[in-house]
Amino acid sequence: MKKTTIHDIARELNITFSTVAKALNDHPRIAAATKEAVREMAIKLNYQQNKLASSLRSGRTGIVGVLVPTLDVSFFSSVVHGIETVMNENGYNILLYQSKEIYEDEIRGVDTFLQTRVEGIISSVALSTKNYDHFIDLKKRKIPLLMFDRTVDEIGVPYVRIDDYGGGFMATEHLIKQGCKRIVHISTDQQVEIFKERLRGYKEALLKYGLPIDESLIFYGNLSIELGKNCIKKLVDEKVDFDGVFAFEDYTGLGALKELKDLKINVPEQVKVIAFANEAFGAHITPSMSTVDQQTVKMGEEAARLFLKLIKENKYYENAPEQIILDPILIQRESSQ
Amino acid sequence: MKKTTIHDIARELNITFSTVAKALNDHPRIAAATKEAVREMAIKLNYQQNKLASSLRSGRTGIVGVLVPTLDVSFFSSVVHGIETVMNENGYNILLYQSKEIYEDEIRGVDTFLQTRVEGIISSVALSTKNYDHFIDLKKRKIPLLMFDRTVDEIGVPYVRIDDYGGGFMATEHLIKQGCKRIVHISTDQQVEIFKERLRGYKEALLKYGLPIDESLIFYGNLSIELGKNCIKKLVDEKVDFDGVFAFEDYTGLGALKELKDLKINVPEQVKVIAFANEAFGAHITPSMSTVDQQTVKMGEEAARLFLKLIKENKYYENAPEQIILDPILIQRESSQ
DNA sequence: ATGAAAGCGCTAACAC
DNA sequence: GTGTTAGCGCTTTCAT
Repeated sequence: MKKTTIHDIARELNITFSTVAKALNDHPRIAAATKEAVREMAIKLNYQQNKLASSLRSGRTGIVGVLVPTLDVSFFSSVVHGIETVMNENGYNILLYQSKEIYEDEIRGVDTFLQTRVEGIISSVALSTKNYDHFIDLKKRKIPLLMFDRTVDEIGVPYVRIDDYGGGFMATEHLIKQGCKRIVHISTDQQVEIFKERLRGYKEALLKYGLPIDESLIFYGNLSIELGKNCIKKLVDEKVDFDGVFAFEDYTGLGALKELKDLKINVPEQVKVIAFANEAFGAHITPSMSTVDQQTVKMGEEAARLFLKLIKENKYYENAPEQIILDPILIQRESSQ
Repeated sequence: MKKTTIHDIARELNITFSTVAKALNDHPRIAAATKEAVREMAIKLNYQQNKLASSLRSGRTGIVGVLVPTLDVSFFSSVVHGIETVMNENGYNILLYQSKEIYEDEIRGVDTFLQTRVEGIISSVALSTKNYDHFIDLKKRKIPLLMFDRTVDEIGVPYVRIDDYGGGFMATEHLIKQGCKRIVHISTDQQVEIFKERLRGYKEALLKYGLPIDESLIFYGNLSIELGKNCIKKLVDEKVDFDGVFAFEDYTGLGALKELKDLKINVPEQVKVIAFANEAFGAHITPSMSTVDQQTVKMGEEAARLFLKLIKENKYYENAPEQIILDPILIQRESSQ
């Protein structure tokens, strides 16, 4: 069963294939009756336009490559959800590639997109990537590239992320306003910009409210529930005085919360806790955990919208790269009130 | 800056483009030296093969369409993660489409895939879909279709899902073994096979252990936290006696848990609760919620592997549709112990 | 071992 | 309002 082409439709109707093509594309100079007949026959013959041929000829594929570390982290899948939704509304389709946080796979993804002739790429960079030539190369080839969340200034392309500094500041300020004087910050030793920014926000908030920056209250480890637990254990073991905890992300905050509960330290009465990310579980645990929301779906939607706006103007790289910084949202729950 | 083609490489090397094409495709009858020269020149000129042209000519795109209700639910994003991982390892790329649970969008997705000439489609059907002609049509066109999780027997294609009946049985049996005699089941009125199967498992378990099937203990509503709350409210309002709750999915189970807590009914002492899906929050709430794990990433990987196996044999629809039924895993937590 | 030539299914400029 | 024609950049068969 060969697939139906415009030639098949043309033969059935005794017209030429080029008339069929124009009719299907709603060309103005084709008679209404012809269009009608062509459309009917197209349906009758189960015609489906061959986008490969159309794209090859026209130079437009209507495909955008989305390159993310993994879909198995709700942050990324939510962003991709937002991207696909907006792109789809605007007639674009998404080719998906996961880098698995591996530099070489990221390069492979970019190459695949190039070969597929995507009209642009939306990406968040892998943690292991230190060299950005594959992204800079896209810019040289004039392929629109837009980054989100894990952005890299050196690449010099438009991007969308949240204000991690502001989020860190906001979280810390919230604890201070709730009366905390000795606030612990649990961070990470991974060299990722966004986590450093949260730390910077923490420090600035302390400064602004005249509280000392006490390095013995700042911890660095690997993102995990265990990290949160261990930090609390250590603080209590060493009889360090503290009345607030700002964890750099939710799982670490959860660990802190669990350990405090195990040690019968009341939250929020004795120690107030806030984290970062607004993962699904935070609203449902006891006590519910305060956090900072990253507007993940909106980040994807905004990324798609900015991308569409810029390619429509047809001068993607001609102006200084536009950047959207989304506001983090303070989510106040039981753990900090 | 026009893109480099095999003609450009041919011109530089004073050979014909057809030799270049063969060299790049590692054709056996091309001299090693020629291949080497062609490859060098390809790199020098930043050549990237145009897959549109290649696909148009060869009839192979190397693209598989993945059609899911949404990526904003961890179940689906995990499965897609598994699918992409295995497909990528085997040289295929993923075109992504979200149906948003809307029948019309599902049809649009299938049409898009058809036009893009995907080599097959992996899909989970939208809740609002009642007519499956768009899927059956794929079969008629001999486009490989593989379904996962929300499968429909009427379509008659290979699929991967978990044993929802077994999972429902397992969950109910667990409550019975924990001493429950009057077990509520909260289900849905949506006509989805997997949910009916969980209900069937519930009933069979009751039968096996000599417990009566009491229709006043079975509820039907729309998947939501509210559904769980309302059912508990109603049971208590009407003074119905019950000591166990098996919710058909985690959010409904969470609602039940919350309402029981609000009504000061102790879990698990007075009422034991188990749900289904193993969403991330279940392990971290208080009490932690027992549930049934669906092996989401594995489901995606198995779906991809089965798909690849079947298309390799080149007789996708010639045998009775192969089916893989994964085993559900009972996750015992505080809410049912 | 390389080249010549046809054609995948469409778009788009140009004729009539 | 419809038809003719020339490709888009490849794969693939056949010839040399």
